[in-house]
Amino acid sequence: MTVMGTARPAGRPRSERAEKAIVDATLDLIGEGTSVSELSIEAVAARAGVGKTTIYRRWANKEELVGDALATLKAPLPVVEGRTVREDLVAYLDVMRQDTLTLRTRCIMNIAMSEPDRHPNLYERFHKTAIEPRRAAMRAVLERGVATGELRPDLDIELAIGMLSGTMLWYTKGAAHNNTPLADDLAARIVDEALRGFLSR
Amino acid sequence: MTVMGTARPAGRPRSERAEKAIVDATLDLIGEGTSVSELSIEAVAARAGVGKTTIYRRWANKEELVGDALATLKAPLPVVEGRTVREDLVAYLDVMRQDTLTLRTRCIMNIAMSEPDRHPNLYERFHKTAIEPRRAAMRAVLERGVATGELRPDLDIELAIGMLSGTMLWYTKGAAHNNTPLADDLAARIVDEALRGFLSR
DNA sequence: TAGTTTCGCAACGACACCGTATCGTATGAT
DNA sequence: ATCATACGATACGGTGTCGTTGCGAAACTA
Repeated sequence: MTVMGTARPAGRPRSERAEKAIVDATLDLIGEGTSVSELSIEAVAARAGVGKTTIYRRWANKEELVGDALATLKAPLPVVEGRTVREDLVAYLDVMRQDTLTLRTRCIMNIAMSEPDRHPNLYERFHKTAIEPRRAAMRAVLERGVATGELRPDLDIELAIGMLSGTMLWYTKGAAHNNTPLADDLAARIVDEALRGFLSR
Repeated sequence: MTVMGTARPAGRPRSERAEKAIVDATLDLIGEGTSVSELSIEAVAARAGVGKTTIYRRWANKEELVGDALATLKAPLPVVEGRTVREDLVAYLDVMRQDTLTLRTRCIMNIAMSEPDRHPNLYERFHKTAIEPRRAAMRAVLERGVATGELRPDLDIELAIGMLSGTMLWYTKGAAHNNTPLADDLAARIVDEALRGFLSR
């Protein structure tokens, strides 16, 4: 009998250090451009300074490891509620822009873009936790704009989401190619250009 | 001495059949989702019904093979010159949409999107032959629109290109995920939505 | 016919991973 | 002290791909 209801299993407990090292190594490798298909357990173990056994003991397969690793990258998803729709949209799009600057969130992009049907479970899981919330947030802002009359009542909201996100995605891809970072005011310029079509006037 | 100035080298000539089979097999495999990194010469040879030797004799490495294979996919790039800018833009965007329906051109998308910095030469080559012409065509249409007064004189043309292409790209990606084909009128809807911001009045 | 080159095929040694097993050691509870 | 488990390290047999080589047959020139 143990004191706590959660009975600690006998024997040496699993190392938190090792677990974190494994997850970090996984994210590092993916962030460096290794695709999920190419990612090898051996490489993760070597990078993490860990025996392969320690990895196999915790994760049944590669997908679960990557899935858990990505889950640790919780999207902060800023809750902006500015005065105007324009401000909010710029804020969200600018998060998208800044994400491309950090290594960790670039991991997400790599996976999200490259292997949709190869690892469907993985993609599904990632989509639910990363894509959908952001999409919902943007949808809410647009719907609020329609409600307040700031935006056209007949605005195709899903299309609007696609236009804003897609444009930033386009620039993100272009920036990844020719190493020029995205302009600071890019989000504002996209939104402004788009709003001339979205605004009710 | 031979009769012709182009001296045919002695010995058995290289098989056109084999060459075509190799290129086709390469495109097939890539089209089925095999990334360039994963693409193995062995698999290409097997698929093509050809010995590995025959491949190594013609191409020094994988990148050149893939590069030549992609080069055979010459983008038709329809030369539309409709009456209105809207018609032309819809036409170009609709080509983009239809491309996602065919296997072969989906090869291009896969490569273009997934491995920009892993195979820089390959990406560069593809970008020049496939992306830039289309971008230039769309730029020409937009500039013509500005010249005729159909579009705002202060229109940011590069941004406009990004908005139109990016939006279609966004839908393309979404469609690749949940197998729903893109709506027939998608191109028109994107252009119409965008033009409300682009049109001078 | 003789000479040359390519053909498809099979085999080679080398390397990278796979997933598992077996070490001796370390870390905890009882 | 004893027991149970996890640790890192190493090695195993198996598979897949690499790029190369040797082979006999085929294709074409001179």
